[in-house]
Amino acid sequence: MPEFENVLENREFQTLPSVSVDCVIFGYEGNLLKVLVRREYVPFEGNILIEWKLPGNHVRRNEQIDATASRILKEQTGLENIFMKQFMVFSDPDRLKRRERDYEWVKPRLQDDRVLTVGFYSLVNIHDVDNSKLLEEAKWENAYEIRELMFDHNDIFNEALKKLRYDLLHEPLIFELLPEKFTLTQMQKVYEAIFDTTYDKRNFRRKVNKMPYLIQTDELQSGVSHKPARYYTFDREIYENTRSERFDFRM
Amino acid sequence: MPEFENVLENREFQTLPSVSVDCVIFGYEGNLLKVLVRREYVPFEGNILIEWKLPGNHVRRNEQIDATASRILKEQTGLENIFMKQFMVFSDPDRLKRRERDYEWVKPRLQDDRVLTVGFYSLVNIHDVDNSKLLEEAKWENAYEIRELMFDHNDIFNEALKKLRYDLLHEPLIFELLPEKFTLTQMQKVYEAIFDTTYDKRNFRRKVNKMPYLIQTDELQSGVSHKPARYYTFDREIYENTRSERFDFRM
DNA sequence: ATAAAAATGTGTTTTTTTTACACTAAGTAC
DNA sequence: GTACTTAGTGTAAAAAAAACACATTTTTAT
Repeated sequence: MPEFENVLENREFQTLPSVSVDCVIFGYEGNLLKVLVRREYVPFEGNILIEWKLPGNHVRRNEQIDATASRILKEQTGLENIFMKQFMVFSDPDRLKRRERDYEWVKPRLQDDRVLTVGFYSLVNIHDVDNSKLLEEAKWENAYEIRELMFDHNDIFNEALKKLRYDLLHEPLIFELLPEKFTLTQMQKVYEAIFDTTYDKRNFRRKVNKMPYLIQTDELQSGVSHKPARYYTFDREIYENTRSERFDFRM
Repeated sequence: MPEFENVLENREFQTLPSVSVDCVIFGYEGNLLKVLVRREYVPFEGNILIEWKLPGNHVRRNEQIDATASRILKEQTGLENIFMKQFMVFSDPDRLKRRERDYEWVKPRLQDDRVLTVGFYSLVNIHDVDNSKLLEEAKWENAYEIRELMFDHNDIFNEALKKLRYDLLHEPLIFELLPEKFTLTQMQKVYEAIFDTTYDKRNFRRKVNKMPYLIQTDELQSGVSHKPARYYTFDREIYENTRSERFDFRM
């Protein structure tokens, strides 16, 4: 039962009293958008209730907030150096108000001195996850069929998704979920998963071909039992230099 | 010289060590979009430098983040119950990196233990502002002719403007800057100010008339020395009920 | 060798949306 | 009653988005 750990005496592991981080870890696998949730065992009236929540933790003293988020991601998935982004800050008093009747029994624990939560989202290609490193208590859940989570974690997820979609229209985040070399069909599938829709292949290609930083390579797929697709890459340098031209890729 | 205040001993006024709020307060007046900036007196090598920045402050212990933003707005303008929205979170270490050469002399003060800034924007009809309550150090600046601000505050402003424009296309924020009853021309002027452009009157009207929650009243302007315009109102209830139909009023 | 299967890659037509454009109406001031 | 000022309205042209189908290239099975 992590999350109930006592504050360690080693100063290194002391937490900032007031700040915690919750992570919405988006995963992509099999053309589906997923989110990582984890089991929580909650003692209540002599029983142990099983609840689900977003992974989160306290910020440790002398730890950068981003480092907390990275630490959580690594604990949950084993992954490092993954794109993560702060998307919102929540005051806990507010959040408790929203659902306090449901969770009166946890209130005392939450209210002690924790007053702030920073929400992060991250983008993970589930193929990169070594499943043996995935925590026993963690589970990938289909992003559009999420069970009810503790507290206001469903709201937090929805905010994260909104922000992810916004950012995707303004920054080249899509490439965080694609391998170094990718086909346009792979790219399309990722967009479709995140926006929960489908696109016409020809119209999609017409649109993304306007991105000057999307580079066609000479390489073709191999080992596939059909016509091999061409590989493309993302050229970050071109992106940085054409930034001012302001592509808003409304999908 | 506020902002240099020592932490008061009264617990109520203690600040959270690590969190501050910066506010981009958009104002609308005379068909122009403005932003509130404030003077800052910075001691440097025995002199006092005058710099300009966005209003901001620390989050106090036991204060919700939104309350901090509201407090800043009230301090600066005297206004309460104004729409405010969180639009961004940033880590200070990151921000310092961006401009540390410019501000090496402030670094020690900033670096102590402040690690997080939350950006809010708000929308204020300047006619509602009692100018006597506006702080001496505050100034409405034309949004498209902003002077250079301290640190990365120009970047923050640009992010706020981008988010404001985006939100305006997805939510009925426009009505925050309009009186209870308004004419379509008034409405058009607000859009024009925020998007820094002009629209054709007929095309504009065709577009906004698609909003089912924009209600024509029987009332006409009076006391104007020309053909009186019709008043319209915003029906929030209709908006809530037709929300699912997803109007994206791209202007 | 040939046929079947599977996904790639490409252009045109239709529909929808956006833009451009100009005059009459209603009131006030003189 | 004439001049001034802003309100209010429709249509045509251009641009953008959406809908749509088939030939190509590779592997696999026979």
